[in-house]
Amino acid sequence: MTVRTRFAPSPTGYLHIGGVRTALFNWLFARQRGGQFILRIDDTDVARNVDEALEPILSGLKWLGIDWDEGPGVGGPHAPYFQSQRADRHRAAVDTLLASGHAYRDFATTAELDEERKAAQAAGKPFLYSRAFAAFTEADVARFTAEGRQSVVRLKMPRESALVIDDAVRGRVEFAWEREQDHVIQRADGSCLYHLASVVDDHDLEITHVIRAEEHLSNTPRQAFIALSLGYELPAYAHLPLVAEPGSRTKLSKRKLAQYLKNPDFKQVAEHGTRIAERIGLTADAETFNPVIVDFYREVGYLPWAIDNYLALLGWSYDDKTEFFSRDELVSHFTLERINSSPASFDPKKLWAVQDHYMHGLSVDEKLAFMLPFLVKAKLVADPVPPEAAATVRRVIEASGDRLKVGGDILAYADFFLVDEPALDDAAVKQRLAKPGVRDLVAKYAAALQTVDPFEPAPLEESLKRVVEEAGVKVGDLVHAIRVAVTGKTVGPGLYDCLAILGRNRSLARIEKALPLCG
RNA sequence: GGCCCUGUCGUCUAGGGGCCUAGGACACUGGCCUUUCACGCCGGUAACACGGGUUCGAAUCCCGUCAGGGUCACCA
Repeated sequence: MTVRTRFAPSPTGYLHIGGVRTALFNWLFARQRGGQFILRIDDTDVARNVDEALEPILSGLKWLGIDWDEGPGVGGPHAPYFQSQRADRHRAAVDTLLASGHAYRDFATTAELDEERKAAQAAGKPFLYSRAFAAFTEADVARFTAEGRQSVVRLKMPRESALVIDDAVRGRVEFAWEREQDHVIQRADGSCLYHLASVVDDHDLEITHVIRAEEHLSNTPRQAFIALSLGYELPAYAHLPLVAEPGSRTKLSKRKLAQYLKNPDFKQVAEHGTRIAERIGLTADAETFNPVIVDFYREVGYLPWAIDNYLALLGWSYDDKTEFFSRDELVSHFTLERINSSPASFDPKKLWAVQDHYMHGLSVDEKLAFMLPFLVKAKLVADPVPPEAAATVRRVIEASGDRLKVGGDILAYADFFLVDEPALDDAAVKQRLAKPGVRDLVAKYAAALQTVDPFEPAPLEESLKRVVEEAGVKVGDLVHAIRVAVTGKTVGPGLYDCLAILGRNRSLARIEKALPLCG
């Protein structure tokens, strides 16, 4: 049997980090088993702007390398892959259920239902609909209709015995049927509800394994009932542990951003990203740009595989040591059996560390290709990129080493090479330049710089050390001052690299300009 | 509240009766390296929720308690 899994997002306008984890696990399992991964859009009820709301989801998945065998953009033998376009299949299923007595038309009003619910609550009993307004015969229908009532279709759930499922993650789970409500599957206007649609679509698309988040575990009985009543074979279920808030076990949600920002790690990652976004002219609205949403990472310059690798470890592990996997390794190692069953909280710092690891592995040329677009977006280099600019950036990347953690970091490390007059950080000036004796020292090194040849790191270091020695001060005293004079900041690549990249003339010009600020 | 799920360092996890004085990673932290920052290297702090069983032996099995979470829509 060919394994077929699916990810069925609804077009909400953004791709949630928890959703990606679910998509990834479905994808990994399908790939591992040589099966198919299907993308279906559950757009029931979201009528407007589907295209617009879908785009971030599709592009996000593509960016992460989660490719689908059937679905939007690629089509497939079971088209359409939009739930809203399969409404006739859903209605047909409802009719079948009605005909077989597994569902009934219900004419109760909301008020009447509420009353029953309240009564049950008052009596301290779990609510179970009395079916007082259920129409089981044509006569019932005629009578209720005559009263001016409208009907919905409800499931006629069993009221004895139990459903047992063998969940791939949780093992045996049992649900007493009598605890299940007679859920509505079709509205008065004839449109169908999610659970019905989902079960019918999964069957039509020949989905063999339903891998989804734990929040759906309690929905399983009603879905199983629909499937069984329709004569379908039940898919295998795997309910993944929830992706929880940082440092908590509560489900991660986009809505509670303000709260997450109180977490120092989360805040740090969010602010770092926002800084980059601002420089590339992105409107960093927290609603659409934050560490819970995948686009955040793409814009800031994370590597897609770093996200995948990190997310794979959220609820799954291979052994007691291995943390980094190539794409092929992950695919071949992935099994449902090794999925954990307890919630896993999202740790942006750990993601950061994984990102650091993969960035580390990139060659200078790969980094250059990856980072140049950020400089273009920030208008620090022209488009198309002039060869000299690319050469400069290449040297900056080389000199920056492991300091560049995400693509957008190039902005902070390359800007002072690319602008004519870098802004001088006030605090840096105060700390490193405005001290007594600095001016004299800096002037001496400037003089030495006139004759350093070649103007490369090693000779530059030699001459600086000579100046320092003659003056009888510490190396740091001069280095820090020159760094601020030349770059405007206290942090950056090695100073001698900075000077060499800048060249003699620009270095001297900047030092001269900074001289009046020295103490 | 009913039903269901879950409980190992702050976090992700390994472990599934003796290999556990509980291992790895992130974070934190001490030190080294060093012109800043980062990297790297060496070290440290830190966990089996609790209580009963079963057993020669329990983090591992059973029961209970407690705690956390999910879900209970004419949302998906």
